Amino acid sequence: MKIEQKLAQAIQNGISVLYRWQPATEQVQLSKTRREFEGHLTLNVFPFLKPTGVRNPQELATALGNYLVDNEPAVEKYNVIKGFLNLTVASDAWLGLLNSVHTDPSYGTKSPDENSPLVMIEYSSPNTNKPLHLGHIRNNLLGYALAEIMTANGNRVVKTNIVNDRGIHICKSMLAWQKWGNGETPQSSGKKGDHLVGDYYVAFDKHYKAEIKALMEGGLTQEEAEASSELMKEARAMLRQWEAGDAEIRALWSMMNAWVYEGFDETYRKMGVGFDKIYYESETYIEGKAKVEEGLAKGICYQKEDGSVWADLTAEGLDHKLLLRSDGTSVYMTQDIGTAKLRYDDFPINHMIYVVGNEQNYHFQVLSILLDKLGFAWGKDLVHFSYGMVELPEGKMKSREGTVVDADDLMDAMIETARETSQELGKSDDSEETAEIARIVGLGALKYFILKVDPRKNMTFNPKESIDFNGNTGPFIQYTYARIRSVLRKADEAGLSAAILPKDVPLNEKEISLIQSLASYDVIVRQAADDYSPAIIANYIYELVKEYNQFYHDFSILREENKAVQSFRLVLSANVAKVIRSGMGLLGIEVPERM
RNA sequence: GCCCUUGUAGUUCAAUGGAUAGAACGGAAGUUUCCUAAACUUUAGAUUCGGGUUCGAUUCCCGGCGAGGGUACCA
Repeated sequence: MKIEQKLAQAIQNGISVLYRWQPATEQVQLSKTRREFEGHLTLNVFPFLKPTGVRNPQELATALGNYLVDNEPAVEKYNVIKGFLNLTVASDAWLGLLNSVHTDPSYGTKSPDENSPLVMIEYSSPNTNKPLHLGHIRNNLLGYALAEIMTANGNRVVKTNIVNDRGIHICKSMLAWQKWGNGETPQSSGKKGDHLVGDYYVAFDKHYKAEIKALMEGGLTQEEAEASSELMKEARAMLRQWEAGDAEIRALWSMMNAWVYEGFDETYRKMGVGFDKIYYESETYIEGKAKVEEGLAKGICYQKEDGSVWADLTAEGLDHKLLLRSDGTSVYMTQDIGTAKLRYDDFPINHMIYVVGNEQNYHFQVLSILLDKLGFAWGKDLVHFSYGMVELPEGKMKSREGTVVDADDLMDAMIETARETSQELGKSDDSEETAEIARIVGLGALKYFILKVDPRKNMTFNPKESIDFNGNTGPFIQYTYARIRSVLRKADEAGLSAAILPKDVPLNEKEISLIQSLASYDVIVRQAADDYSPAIIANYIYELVKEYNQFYHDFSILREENKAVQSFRLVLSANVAKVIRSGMGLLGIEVPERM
């Protein structure tokens, strides 16, 4: 049993014996004692004052402290400051705690089995008309980390992606390529497929803007100009041809999308994310239409005179929501309903999590209600993992204004910076290992930078100030890991074991504090899942590492003469490394053996 | 207009209603005959404003101000 639990029980008993009233488990607030006070665990006794009728918190804390010292062997001594009871826990209790961490190779994580709940996580969800950018990076990293965290908590996870591969925006790229492409391909130009297609999307916009400007100079209002744009008319015509299944247009569509997918795959591979099942909107939107028709028949939706189909959500405090346009074509919501149906057919889903930006909060509120009405068991409880936007110092990224931060460029730049940093420190050579370390460290810096922030909050990224490699960063953590591994290698060479934990070792406060931190990893992993927050793990690992670095600086391991202390420190270090590796793994961040 | 989110050092981020609001970067000053100095130590510096609830509020409630997002035929 963990020390906290044991103490909490003893505290409950103590209060009950002393005051004939027993607090509930959740009323026992035990926390790590702050650095400036003596002790390891602190109990806040304020909540007990009213129920016990004791006026003076110090009096209650002192009485309870005495009781614990007399009745709970793990409590060595105590002190009271204001309403806080600081408890000092005996060394052998700490050693026992470290041993329970040490003897569990997969400490902190649970393995799912065939009876575990099935959780589907949708993330990434790109459009096929442009390459992935910084916003997608946050989405991908959060989605992947969340999948790892859910798995570590004993869920069966299916990672999924819905690719928006059809629609007017795709037609814009296709039209531009047809008009101005001269048959350019990724092979002929050497461009990555998604970037090539993205360039034509930008080209469309450029020509379109020029056309509008010319029309407005000719005396039209902006609205009139947009309505009479030939380019836009052609794009719309292309979309109709696509929907009608025109062979030539479909072939062009397939070809260009294939280029994009090849590019995406490369980006995903570099980022280290992946999917178990990919859905395409071109395959799901038809299902959505069918489902809406079904809803129409059941009276869940209604049709207006112009033929458009709506859902009345005023009873839920929302508005009326469009589900099919007057021309019968589907909208975003329709497609998401269709995708939900296919997924439900494919998997026995218990929980569905959508990793989508917070600008779509309203959409998912509506989707949840609609899916529920349409009879999806998990519709009501679907989770919209709503994360904040990544903003640049000058505001939101706008792809049309060229202020996007490209995902491939950013990853490459990070890896390059890692290589340069390593060179400046005189650590790099031309070996493959050096290149691999640069990759791990560069991506680690990027991933940690994004994941350490509370996902719900908007965050700022300044491309001019490159991401740090010192301080609260991925490389800081990776470096500590590499240093521990180096010590363990040397210990191994010297014939020292990091496997056996000795008994009766005197412990210093830094060591106790480290054990205490290690022991809370399993709680952190659970909390990260409950709160849907990889940031909780990131911040935990950082604190652990900071503490370890202080220990490493203040005490010797290999040079320690007391053999029992030396073995203990090796075991402690090995377990810190184990937890770093595990925690970083949950964030999708690799750790190097040396750097 | 209406709805949602948000406001913490110069900057980027922390803080289950609990002790003197923590870090990092940047600023100032230090630590290497010693297991990897991508480290460690010291130092200056912050809760948008006004009320309320509470023994106790960055946290919960009300109001003002600021920022972002959404708002029925874009996704």
